Amino acid sequence: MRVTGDQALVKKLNKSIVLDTIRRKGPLSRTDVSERTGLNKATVSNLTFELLEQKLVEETGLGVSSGGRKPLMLLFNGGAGCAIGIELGVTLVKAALTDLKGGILLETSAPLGKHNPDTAFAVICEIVRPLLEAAPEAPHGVVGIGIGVPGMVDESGLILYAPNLGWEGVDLKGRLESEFGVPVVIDNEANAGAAGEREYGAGRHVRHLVYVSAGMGIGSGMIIDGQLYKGAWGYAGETGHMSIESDGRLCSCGSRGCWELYASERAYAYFESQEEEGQISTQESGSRSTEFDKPIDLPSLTTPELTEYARQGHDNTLRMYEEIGRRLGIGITNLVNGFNPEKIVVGGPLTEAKEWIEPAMLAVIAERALPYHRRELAVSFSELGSRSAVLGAAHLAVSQFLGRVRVSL
Amino acid sequence: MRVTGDQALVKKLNKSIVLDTIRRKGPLSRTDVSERTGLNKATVSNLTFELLEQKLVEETGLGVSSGGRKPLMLLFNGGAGCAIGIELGVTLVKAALTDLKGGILLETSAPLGKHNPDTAFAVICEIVRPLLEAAPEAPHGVVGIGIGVPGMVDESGLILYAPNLGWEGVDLKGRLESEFGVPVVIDNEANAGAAGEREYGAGRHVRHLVYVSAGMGIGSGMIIDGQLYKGAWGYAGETGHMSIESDGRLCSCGSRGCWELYASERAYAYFESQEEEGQISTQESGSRSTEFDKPIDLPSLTTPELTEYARQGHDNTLRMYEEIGRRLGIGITNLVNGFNPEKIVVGGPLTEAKEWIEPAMLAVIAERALPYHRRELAVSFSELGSRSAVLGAAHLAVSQFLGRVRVSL
DNA sequence: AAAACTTTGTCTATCGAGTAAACTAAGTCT
DNA sequence: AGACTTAGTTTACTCGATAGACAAAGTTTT
Repeated sequence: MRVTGDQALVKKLNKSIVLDTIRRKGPLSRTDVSERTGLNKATVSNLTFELLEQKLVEETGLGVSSGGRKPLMLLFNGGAGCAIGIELGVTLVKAALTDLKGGILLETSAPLGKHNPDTAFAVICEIVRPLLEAAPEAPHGVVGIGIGVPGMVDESGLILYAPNLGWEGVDLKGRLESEFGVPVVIDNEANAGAAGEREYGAGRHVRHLVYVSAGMGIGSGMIIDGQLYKGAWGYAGETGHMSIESDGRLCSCGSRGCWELYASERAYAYFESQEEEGQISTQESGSRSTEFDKPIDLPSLTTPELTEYARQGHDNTLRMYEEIGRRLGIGITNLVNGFNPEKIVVGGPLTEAKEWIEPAMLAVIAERALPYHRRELAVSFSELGSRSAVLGAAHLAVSQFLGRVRVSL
Repeated sequence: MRVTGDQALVKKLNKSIVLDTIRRKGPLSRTDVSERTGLNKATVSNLTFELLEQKLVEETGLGVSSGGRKPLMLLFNGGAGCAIGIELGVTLVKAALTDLKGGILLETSAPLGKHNPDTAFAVICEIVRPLLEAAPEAPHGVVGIGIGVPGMVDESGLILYAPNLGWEGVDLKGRLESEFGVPVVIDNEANAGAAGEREYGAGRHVRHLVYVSAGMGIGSGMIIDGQLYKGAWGYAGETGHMSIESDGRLCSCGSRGCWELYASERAYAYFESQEEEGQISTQESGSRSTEFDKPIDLPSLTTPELTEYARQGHDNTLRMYEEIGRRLGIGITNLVNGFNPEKIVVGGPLTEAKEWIEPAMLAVIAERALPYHRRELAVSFSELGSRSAVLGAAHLAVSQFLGRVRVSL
């Protein structure tokens, strides 16, 4: 049964429009809101009254006159509630308590030793509890918990498969909800990051955004028309397993030449060892690859150490990051041509090496993306750094709390 | 200024829901519609009354009783108007006159000799005029013209770039509108094909669909949540230029290893000549490609002839189609992993060779797509054959005429 | 065949949303 | 001080959806 229209829907829609307008463009007077939204002044007044009652909006005093009565300015009240955002990493759990505007009130993290669901759940609880207790008194209290996980999440919120944790079919959302008694939103780490950058970071005011999260693998969060695109069953965005080398190296996923083998931290091992196990041997002559077919001696296999070497001008490391940048650019080009986003935001742990990756990446995109696609395309790195996913997860909870109605004609 | 809610919107929304329900599930009684949509019986009656007045719906007589009064069945009246769908090909212009249900009333085509916009426009006019004249008397007459073109179309309907026609910045939509005085909808050929298959073909009732059109190139039409996804500026779907071979053959687009070089009719020339001009030579040893690095003797370079050879069991041709199938599968896998569609529909001229392409294609997808993505994925070939784009274009016109309002919560 | 029941579809009274326009409030400008 | 401007509220009204009563037209039971 589809969503049908009635007066309640109209009100919900308009109220959400008013709140959203104030939230994004505030401070605004009632008249401003009326003009911006096209709603009648009376309607705005009525809805504003309710929003004031709900403490979601506050009057911050008189504004400057433009030749008549001074306007009463309205502002979104970020303090009306709090949200908790969590990023479940493979080795680290990060969390933050935020207000409804994404302002961080408190931040914590804890290492994740064992990967089994029970241990992880315990660690998460231990980290979340103090945040809940630290939450200030607010009209709406803690409105929800958002969590980004390194794996695929289905529509119901079940973690279907998280290879790096070795999880399959874990109902983390349900367990958290019954533990803490607040609504929990769960999503892929890349989707959370995309939401974060779109709301508070490099993607503000962008309608069509692709966030590429590069770390131990690559995942993408795609925002289409301001909304996370999840695909038919919620698994969209597994772009790390886009093959950019049809007969390339064998990936753990069973496919070959997956993007993340060349453009994520997984590439380190590849440069180092360059075992040929996975490669298909050629029946015929003529090679045409620029891949590093001989091992490169890398002084380390972790990003923090490698960036240190890069900073010191270590030649092989620099060459490697250049190649990673090139491969990142190739995959991003594929996304750009297929999706035609307004903006690409690159985030994740690998962006620590931004400095050495960026030039080749941008050059490849400039060279290879289709002219019209790249003409108005913006490519940038994460603005929230390692906080993208945590803030995005918190925002997912806020967003669910505030509710949103959208109409397209 | 955003779409706000008022009673008119509510009515529009509900009316469109009622019409859509009858169109898709009819014949239905008013009570059926009420139950299916959740709308009140009175509301359905009122809206139905208007739809009857507009001749968009008709009462087809009494249905069977289920223990009480016999229901008056309602049916969408496909005859209330006509639409014209056009596919502008590189060598051929196809067109059809359809009713509002996509039923073909008349079909024509004409060869396209010269490619310049004026000639093409003249040919289109010549082909459309008789269709317009043949249109039967109907309450709404010819409600619109839809046209699918082999190139990129921006939001305003301008053909930005059509490489195979050599066009840049052609306002075909505007010219057709002033010539015929009816609304014109223009879109990419792949988008039109996607709309056709989704509405009348292999993608009925599918919400997330990717249509892959393989001919002289590859283009994709992506339907997300029942709606064509056009990206930020309307250029989404240029998946033919997704690189599946990072350092592969140089493409006319400036990139390398583009999918369509390996999996469309453009691949024929490649197998034949295999000039190395475009290839990057390797600095180092070790090749790892299964590509056909030596030329294959092909007896022809056109699909109709090659399929004939294939039918006769011509070895090289069969090997080539198998390789094309494999490469198609690789690209489709990339789309599946990234998009998580419910269904992939493959269409376009190349599907004439379906028989020899399909096995390898399906095998590759089964082998390489991520397990959860492929589990509920359906892959099939076009049901409308060479009519996908024409019918889809006509449907775009119908769809614009009927209007549609969508609400998401 | 009559009575009781069922199902379909319409009618009626009501609610509650947004709107325009009048109005009040509170400024600015000359 | 008076005219003008702008902000925000009040009032009267319109319109669409709804629940529930009702009418219409069947079927089933007695």
